[in-house]
Amino acid sequence: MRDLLSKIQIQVNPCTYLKNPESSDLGLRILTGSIDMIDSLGFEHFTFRKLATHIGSTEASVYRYFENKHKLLLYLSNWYWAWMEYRLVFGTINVNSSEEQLKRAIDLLVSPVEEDMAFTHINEIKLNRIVIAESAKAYLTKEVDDENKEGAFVAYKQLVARVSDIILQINPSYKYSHMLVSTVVEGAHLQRFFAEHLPKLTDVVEGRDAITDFCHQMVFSAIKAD
Amino acid sequence: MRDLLSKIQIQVNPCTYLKNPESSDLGLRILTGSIDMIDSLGFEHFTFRKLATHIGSTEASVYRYFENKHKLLLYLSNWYWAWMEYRLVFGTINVNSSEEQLKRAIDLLVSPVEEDMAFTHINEIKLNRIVIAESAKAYLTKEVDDENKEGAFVAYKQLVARVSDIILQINPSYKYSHMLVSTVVEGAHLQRFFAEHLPKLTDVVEGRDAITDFCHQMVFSAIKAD
DNA sequence: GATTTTTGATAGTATTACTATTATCTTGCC
DNA sequence: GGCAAGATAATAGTAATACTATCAAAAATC
Repeated sequence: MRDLLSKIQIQVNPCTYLKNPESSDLGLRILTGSIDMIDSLGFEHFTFRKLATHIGSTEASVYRYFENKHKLLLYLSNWYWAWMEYRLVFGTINVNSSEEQLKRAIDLLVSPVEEDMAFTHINEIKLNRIVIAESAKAYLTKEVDDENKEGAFVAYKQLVARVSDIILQINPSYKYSHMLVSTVVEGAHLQRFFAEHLPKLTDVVEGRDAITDFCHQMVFSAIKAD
Repeated sequence: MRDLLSKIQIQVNPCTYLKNPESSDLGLRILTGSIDMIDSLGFEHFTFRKLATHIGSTEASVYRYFENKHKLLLYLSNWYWAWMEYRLVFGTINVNSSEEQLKRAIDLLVSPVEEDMAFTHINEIKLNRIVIAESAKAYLTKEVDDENKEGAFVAYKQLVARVSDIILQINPSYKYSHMLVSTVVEGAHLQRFFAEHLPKLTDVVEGRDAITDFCHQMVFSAIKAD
């Protein structure tokens, strides 16, 4: 199993990079290093110069892989969503009931991430924090339409479509399946950020993970009420 | 009535500015001009130099009102949330049933904004677009904890608390009232952005406003299911 | 062993994000 | 009408950022 899985590579849309970072040692160091630094410095304070120094290379070399730091962020988000979809497929395979599939899908999408040993150059825990705190900046721009045309957000859209399909199997007449999924996914991220930095905007509850519980409840009550 | 309302001023937390922009002609031009330019250029491409040229002033003069463009964004978000709270108070006054109060609150928070003639220097329609596309960048930073301590987000927290209270009057045992409100408010913004730029992540429905409808349904089903 | 590709070293430009200084202009006040 | 205080404009300057260009060294490929 370990050997089989280690051959799986997450495919990221080429429109996000100039040269595939998975194709060389320097590329992999750029990925590992940028995840470390964006997580610790925040996207605004992260620069290619700092990254280059950190990984013992030069600014010009980093620019050969990514046009700019925004494209690098797009790459990382894309990787994350493609990884999530891969986990979703594995996590719902052989599960008969659509309700159970949806339960597992929500858990996967909103629960805290654990490290996945299959991808040594990506720290999934840090990447999850980056997605929570920075990934909205990847689409909240004036360039979003052009980048969308190039396919920069397909991984995300595909994942939302997949979960949306499960919802429609449970309740074919529910009109807002895509809205519900994207709201829950982004909402869960936001609540994790609020829980840590703006707790007045969320609810701290003892016991099992409140955010996951809230998301389950919200989704199932919404699709049943209809 | 018109005269009465025209005397009302939205109070913005002083931690966001160096000098109150409502206190001078130049300050008001900075507000009007920055709303125009952030809306049209996007926050990333907006600079104090461009703003100064646009309003016929100088960079140094703008810096006397705001420490940097990030603080200006905080000011604008703050103004928006304080304005929303003021509208919420007026919109739910003399409404007896809590259900009806909640209905009106949700409508106010998630429906498209119309211009409010009481504040001539603020274009509420543009400001709403800015809040949708840029306001998340005001808190998704490494400085959020420091700024929160200074009170940069009180207006938002207060509004969420107010709506949360209405929910608790309807169902006192609902555990996630703050989560639900902040998820719905931010979720609605996100869906408006998606509807325009990433429609695959949302659901386009004919007839009445789908996003408002979705939010109503989600909130009422969530608090009743409990 | 020659060739092609990749990387490193170095340098340079335009823009951004400020800060400082001084002159001018406005306003309130006597 | 004139004077003082404060606000604004004009100008200049610095440090950091976001790149681009060039060329040599190193590594991989054939």
